[in-house]
This record gives sequence, structure tokens and C-alpha cells, in this order.
Amino acid sequence: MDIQLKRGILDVCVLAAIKDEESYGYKIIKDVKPYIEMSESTLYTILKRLELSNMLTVRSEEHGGRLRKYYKITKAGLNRLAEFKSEWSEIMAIYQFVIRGDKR
Amino acid sequence: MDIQLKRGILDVCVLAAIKDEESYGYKIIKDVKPYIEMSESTLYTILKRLELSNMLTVRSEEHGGRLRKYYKITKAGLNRLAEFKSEWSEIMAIYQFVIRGDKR
DNA sequence: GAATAATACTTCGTGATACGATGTATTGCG
DNA sequence: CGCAATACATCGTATCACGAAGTATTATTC
Repeated sequence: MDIQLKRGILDVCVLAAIKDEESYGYKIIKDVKPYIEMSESTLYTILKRLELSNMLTVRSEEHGGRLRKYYKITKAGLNRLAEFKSEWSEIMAIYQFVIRGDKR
Repeated sequence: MDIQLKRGILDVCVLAAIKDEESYGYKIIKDVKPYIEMSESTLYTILKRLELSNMLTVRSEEHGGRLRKYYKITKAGLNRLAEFKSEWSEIMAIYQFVIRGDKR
């Protein structure tokens, strides 16, 4: 998919991937991949961004000799998902405009 | 709407606004405004970009003492719109993932 | 008739951000 | 032993939407 079209969706995809249970970077990518392609560098940038804006919390845990970072969604993150849901009607209206082209 | 979410949509909105009949900057903004907010600087950047990628052609015409630039969609522009239409199923799948969170 | 809004287009700098490239380090498999 | 998979991180780059500011004419309002 077009890079530009992904913007604004990737963040919520990551939030959606951790909304039921905490997860970690590598797993998030794999869970999201069937829906949207996302490189590792992109994901870790997004995770840091979401952490800074308090959409998720992080804890490190050792797993098989290596540190693994588990990300857990916060209330603010859940709110963001809800907000996205309501933004969707706008998106749909735009889509209708684009394919039909009826002017208001 | 969130700026990032607009990316990738604005271009097709502009194309949609000129897909039936040629139009000019100021009019395009007004036609698109009910659906999506777009500043003038953004529009003219987009128009130039779409021209460079041959999605539209431009001609200048005098109108009331001033030059007015008329933009007309090309075959490539129409193809872009069709492409967007088919991209939409991907977008919808992502949306389903985000709101339902069912993992494949 | 002077001021203001609307029309119409342009340029510049900035901030946000997705990505490829690259690096580090361990485990597991053939 | 070599290679893929796992797991995380950093850096530089290109794209792009926007606000701000500018230029210039016509229409409207007080």
C-alpha cells in the first residue's frame, strides 16, 4: 500500500494489536502483517512515539536470555482507538466523494 | 481531521474534484471543503505535484482581468482514482482489524 | 468612496514521519 | 558450522501538510 495512505493508520494498528493483551515488537509486526506491511524501524519508532504520548506502557522482561519489551495499552490508548472509530465516518464520507464525486 | 490521516487521501480528493469537469484552485478548495479541510498552500502544492506526475494538465485563461489556471484530469489521473478504489478494500480490512482486533 | 471581504495564485520554512540501511546479539535448525 | 529466525535500536533521507506572508484584482458594505 501507498506509504502516504498508511500514515495515521499505523499508530492505531499498533494500538489495536496490543489492545486485548500486552505484546512485544516482533510479535506485533507479525500480527499486523496480514493487514498492513510495516518495517521494524517503523514499528519501533511508533512504539516510542506511543509511549511518549502515554498511549501505552512498557516493561522489560527476560525471555530466553534476552530482554524483551512488553507493551501494554493504557486508557488513553483505548480512547485513541475509540476516537479513530468515530473519525471513520469522516473517512467514509470522503471515500464516497472520491468515487462518486457528488458535490454538496 | 488528523493531518497524518489525510495523507494519501488529499491527492485523490483533488483528482475527484476535477474528474468530471476542469476546475481551478479556488473552486477546488470550496468543492472539497465539505468533506475535508485543505489549506491553499496545501492545494497548490498538490496541484503542482499532480501536474509533475502527469495526473492532470494545466492551461491558463484570463478571467475578469486575472489569470486563472484550469486543471484537467488526464487518463493517468483517472487510473489513479480507479487504483484508489481498489486500494479501499485493503483499508477496510485494516479498519476491521483495528475495531475488532481479530487476528488472522 | 473608503474599507473590507472575497477571489486567485505563489513561495518559504517547519515539523511529522515511514522507510531502508545498518548494527548488535542470541537461539534453533539442518 | 552456517543460516534463518528472533529481538531491539539508531541514523539519515524523502515526502508532505501546514501556517505565514506576499501580490493583485473585484465585489460588497458601511
